[in-house]
Amino acid sequence: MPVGYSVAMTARPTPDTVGDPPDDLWLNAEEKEAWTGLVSLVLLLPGQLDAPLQQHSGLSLFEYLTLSHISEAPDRRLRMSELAFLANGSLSRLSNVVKRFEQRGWVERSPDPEDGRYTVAALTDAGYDVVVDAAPVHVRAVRQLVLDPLTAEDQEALARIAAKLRVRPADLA
Amino acid sequence: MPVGYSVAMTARPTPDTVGDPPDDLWLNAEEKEAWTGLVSLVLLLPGQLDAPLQQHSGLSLFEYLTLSHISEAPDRRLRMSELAFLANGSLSRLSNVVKRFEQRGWVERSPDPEDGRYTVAALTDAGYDVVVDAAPVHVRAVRQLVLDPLTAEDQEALARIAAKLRVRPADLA
DNA sequence: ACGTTTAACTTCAAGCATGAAGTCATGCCG
DNA sequence: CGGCATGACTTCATGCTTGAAGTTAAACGT
Repeated sequence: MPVGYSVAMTARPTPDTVGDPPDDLWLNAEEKEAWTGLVSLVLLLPGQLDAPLQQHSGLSLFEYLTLSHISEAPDRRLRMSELAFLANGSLSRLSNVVKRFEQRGWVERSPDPEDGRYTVAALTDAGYDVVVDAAPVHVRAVRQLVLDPLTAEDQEALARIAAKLRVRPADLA
Repeated sequence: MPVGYSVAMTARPTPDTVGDPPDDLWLNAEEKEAWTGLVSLVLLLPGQLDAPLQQHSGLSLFEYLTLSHISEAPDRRLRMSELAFLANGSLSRLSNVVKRFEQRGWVERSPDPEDGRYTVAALTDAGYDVVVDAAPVHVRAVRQLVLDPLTAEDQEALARIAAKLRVRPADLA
């Protein structure tokens, strides 16, 4: 068994054949850089973004997004399925979160009068106060961690890249 | 109380004052686009990247990265702290993962002979087989979900942006 | 030598996410 | 009409992550 190297996305086991054929099984240097960068974003940022909210308001990022999106909706009410889409979560995840919010008196759920299959989540005044209190903390964190380190071109590129990669789940269940 | 709108990172409550002063409390259109894009990446991609690995090998992305990084290290051994850094996880998270791997016979832990404070994780042959089996599935997913939708310029920009945003935790605990 | 500090883990309890299965309201088709 | 299919949730068991507290080894200062 050869001395250990090379399972994954690094140089290939066989070091340097002449005239590299494009190889679908491994990533080249540029691809690897993009991938490792994305991985560290995806694995490290959530915690960084959660922390300030968690400390100040006891909210996770996803919980904050949930409250925030309801607060921005007309009449501060939103169907669960629309909310799940906006907050980038599954219906199951959202349902659990909203249940906890309801127990804290921040949100109330009721069947949609126009179609009983939908559930409408409505923000209470207490819930509104929570978002208003948390918003500045959140915005500050977003600026410090994300926006400030990037140039305008970076921000534009980020939006473009995210749009290309965004794969909305076919089923939100 | 005014009709509900505007808590968070959207247009400001007061619609259009003339000659916008730069406002630190809210995000403008470009900033918001970059931010919402990043959020959906960060919230949706992990699940998308986990799925193929989970289905084929019962591994999460983080678990795969763990095994993969050990397999690429000299002699297929790595200190826990280095591994945690490479895999973008906390030492606590890694410790739990490696414990499970050890129970499955994929990894063995031992104190570093050169400095007893370190723990060295070594990949077994069985563990090596697992990575070798999972790698093609993983690479295929990375290509389909991330690399293929992006141009070379996009990939370059992504690597640059990730480097700017990467905030390695000061303490990995 | 010896206590103190630092740092690398490890452990465990609490809380959250996931995904499969169940419930229920509508729409649809015969 | 009546049953079936669809889609929007809701629930719950399982497993994982988190963070605080504990353990141990080396370095450091006296």
